[in-house]
Amino acid sequence: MLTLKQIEEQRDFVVSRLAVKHVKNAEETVDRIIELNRLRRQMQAQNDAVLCELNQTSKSIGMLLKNGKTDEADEAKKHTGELKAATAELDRKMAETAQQIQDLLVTLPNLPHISVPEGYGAEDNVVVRMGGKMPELPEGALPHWELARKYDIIDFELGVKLTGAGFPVYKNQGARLQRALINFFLDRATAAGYHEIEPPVMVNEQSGFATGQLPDKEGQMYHAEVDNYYLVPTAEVPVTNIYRDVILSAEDFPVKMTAYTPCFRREAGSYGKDVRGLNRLHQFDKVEIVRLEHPSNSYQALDEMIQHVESLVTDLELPYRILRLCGGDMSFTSALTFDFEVYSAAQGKWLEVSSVSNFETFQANRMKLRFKEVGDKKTQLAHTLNGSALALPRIVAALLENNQTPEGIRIPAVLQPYTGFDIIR
RNA sequence: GGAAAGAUGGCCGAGUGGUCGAAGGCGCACGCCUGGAAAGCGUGUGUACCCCAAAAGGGUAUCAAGGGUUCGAAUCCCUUUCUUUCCGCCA
Repeated sequence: MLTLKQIEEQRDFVVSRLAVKHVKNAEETVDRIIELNRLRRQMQAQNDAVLCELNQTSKSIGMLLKNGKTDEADEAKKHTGELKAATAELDRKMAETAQQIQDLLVTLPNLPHISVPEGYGAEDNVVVRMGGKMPELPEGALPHWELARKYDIIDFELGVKLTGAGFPVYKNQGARLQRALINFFLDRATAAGYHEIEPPVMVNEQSGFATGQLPDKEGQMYHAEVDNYYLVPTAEVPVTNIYRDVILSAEDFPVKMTAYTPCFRREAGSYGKDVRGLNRLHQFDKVEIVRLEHPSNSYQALDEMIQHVESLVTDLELPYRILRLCGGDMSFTSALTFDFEVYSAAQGKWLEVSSVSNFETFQANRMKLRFKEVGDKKTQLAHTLNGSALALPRIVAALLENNQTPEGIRIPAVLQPYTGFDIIR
């Protein structure tokens, strides 16, 4: 959520940055917010004055009664009746105005960083760099969903029986590969200084709001309605929310956390060949890295996170590219996002395996995550960042396809200590 | 799921209708004292919003959350959430 302070103090800047994300009616919304907040301010000043008089009158009534001056007390009581009516009306209007402001505020996405390129969709993203070697596949190379069946390592149909489409069952060496990847990613993250967390995989409404999934992506999360809990779409939600309503000291930075969780996404509206096999699932495994940073250091931190993710795909020997997302393709909450894609040779396309973002104060404002400079009394909003390091399914898809040989599927050297085998056959 | 007791500042803890503008303690910060430190003494110590150009200063709210009673609520009433203990169930 953008702050009222920024909207008021940098109105033109806010409007022009929102245009990069192609926000509809941004200028009208911003101006309406500014006007409503001006009204709210006025009303509060009035109401505070009324309450002040009410408090003083009540106190004097106490004194009058103590001194037996009942008549004067009754007179004063009449006056408080008027004051109470006035404050009730102001309270009502203020609550209404505050709600209007809030309703408008949550429709505005984060401002894109100055380096975010213009654009409307995926085709306008900018390739920052590429790495790894493109594989040369043998004759008759198969897509991963056929390899999965051939080696009996992932069973999509069985998942349909147990749950539904998009809930695959990993079996045998496939199950072991999942566990290996999770451990490999967690070990690498902790080696890089991230503290390991195992969070709940269901969160309450407040947590969903704080990181920006609610109300914007209401329909994308599985909702356990009886208890009003949501299945996490990413570990980002519970892990970042650890610091909801927390005031840190500047010397607490950086806060670095990592977590493995299964992730649950309804993916309403997805269909077609993009959802084949592991390309898009309702449940998948992911290791996430999350950082809380001092605003002066958050872009340095973003670079470090990108380097971390890059080292993972490099060590997995996968061909990859890094994209700087354009305004139109960025998420609601992000100020700057880099996507990692690995090349899926048998499908002949790039698959997104990681998204690394700086949210600046957008999430922090929603969750009231603040800090103080040492020796300073003022609180400021912290910056939050997160990135996948990494999401498993598409990594697995690429590993299976790119490493297929007539003898079986070769496991990258770095994973072998984790899998306990060097080939899937 | 049933029963009971609870929820007060960073922490402990007092407070059953008006001097609560929340006692006292711990912690923390600063100062005094000291050769230095400890102890001791003194002062200060939450958050949010509003007024003020700013600072100083002032106002309002905040005792789990929301609503109610009252001129006045941490205190009384209602609802919700959570915690603890006992019972039940249980990986």
